[in-house]
Amino acid sequence: MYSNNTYSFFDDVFAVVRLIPFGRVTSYGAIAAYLGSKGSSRMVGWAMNAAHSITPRVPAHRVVNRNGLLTGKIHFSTPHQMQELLEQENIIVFEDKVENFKKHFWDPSIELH
DNA sequence: TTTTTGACGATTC
DNA sequence: AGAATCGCCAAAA
Repeated sequence: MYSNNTYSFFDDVFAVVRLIPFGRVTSYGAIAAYLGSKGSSRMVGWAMNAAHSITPRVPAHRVVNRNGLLTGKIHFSTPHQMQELLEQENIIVFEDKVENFKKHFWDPSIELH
């Protein structure tokens, strides 16, 4: 995903996150693995930190850790906004954890080519 | 250029 | 079982 020499890993991350369907979630590690660098899951999280200030908007609330835990909630405008956004997509969150995580899980390396 | 940083994940204690 | 530690690596300082 590049058009000039300003290519960055973040751009790939943003592109993938935008492909996450409504009502589905994925994990940092799954995105990193899909992008070919499995060990860069932390970078995916960091990309989300920068995702606030870019357009088109990135549905960062659909990315949780591999246990379905909303570890990134503190980085939203309010700590519970992430949960609210997920609940708007019919995803149940209990104690910062996505219920039925496996059912909502969207794996880019499976769903995408 | 070198060092620090982490919205992770796996391993070890 | 739960907490601490280790490996990972691109971007920012």
